[in-house]
Amino acid sequence: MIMGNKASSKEDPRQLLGASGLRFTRQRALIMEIIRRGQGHLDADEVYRQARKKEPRLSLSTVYRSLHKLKELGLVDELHFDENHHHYEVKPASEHHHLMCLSCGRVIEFDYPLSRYVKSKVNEAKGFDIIKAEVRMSGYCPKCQKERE
Amino acid sequence: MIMGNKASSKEDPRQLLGASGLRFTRQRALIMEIIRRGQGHLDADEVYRQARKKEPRLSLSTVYRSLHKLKELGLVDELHFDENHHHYEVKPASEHHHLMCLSCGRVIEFDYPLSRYVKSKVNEAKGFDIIKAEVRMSGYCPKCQKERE
DNA sequence: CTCAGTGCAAAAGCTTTGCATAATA
DNA sequence: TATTATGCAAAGCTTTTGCACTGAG
Repeated sequence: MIMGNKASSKEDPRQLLGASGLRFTRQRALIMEIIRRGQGHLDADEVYRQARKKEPRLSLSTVYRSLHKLKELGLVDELHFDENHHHYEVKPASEHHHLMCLSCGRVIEFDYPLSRYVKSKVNEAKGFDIIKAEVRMSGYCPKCQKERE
Repeated sequence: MIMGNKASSKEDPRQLLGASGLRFTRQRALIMEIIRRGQGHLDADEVYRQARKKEPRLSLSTVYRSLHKLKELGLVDELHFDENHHHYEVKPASEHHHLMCLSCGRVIEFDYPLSRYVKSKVNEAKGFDIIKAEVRMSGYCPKCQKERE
């Protein structure tokens, strides 16, 4: 059953974990799958709650430990929103960012090589080797703007 | 002594607070002054520790409550770095962002109307009314790049 | 005088850690 | 079998809250 999904080899948790020298456990496979499905907007507790549906004995500390390992290996990104906890997503191939509507909460993700842009346009950033860029923008989406009038 | 600094009226905590309908207390004046001096890179506990030098009976809860009020009023911004707590700065007049060196820790601030840029360049953001943009980039500054070779 | 603001202590989140047990490689 | 990972429970940190008191307006 664990192997019974349709994931391609590239997305197969077992291979991702194995290639990184980590052991493949039910828990980790499950956690990674949930993060991938979560589209990048789950926090540790949400991952935990979803995972427990399939793996009721899973502990929250395992979630945190897995998250750390996966982050360390660069498979998962940790995002910092306006809150006191983190959100997680599988690392996107290209640089991508978030724009959240303050009214309906919808999150728009957009790809854009902002760091390259900043490096070329911003004097203070000249010569910097930017290896990480986290952008969080918020405002009102077109739909909610209308409703607010 | 409280009024004895050289701050212009524009920077006078009393006026900023009063204009916002908040009461002027020693504690708040002190907290705002510390945040302003902190150049935007202090967390609540650092504000607390610095403030207690002048106001030993100040409580941490007062720091948090003040921070919330000031944030609510738009006088202070809350920044989200890679950690489990927040950093604060007095709200900058123009849109500005941060670029941190992962080696020496130096933080470069740069002004740039990124939200305007994103709105014009990014399809998904079209029509969005962006009212807040928080950018955190990190990498290696020119100096540290050399040292790493 | 009134009510917003404060200090203190206790509680509430989120995250980390120690240790014995279980499971992968 | 040798480690690594897990579960549980306890602790740690940051932040929030209740309540009686203080002080600004």
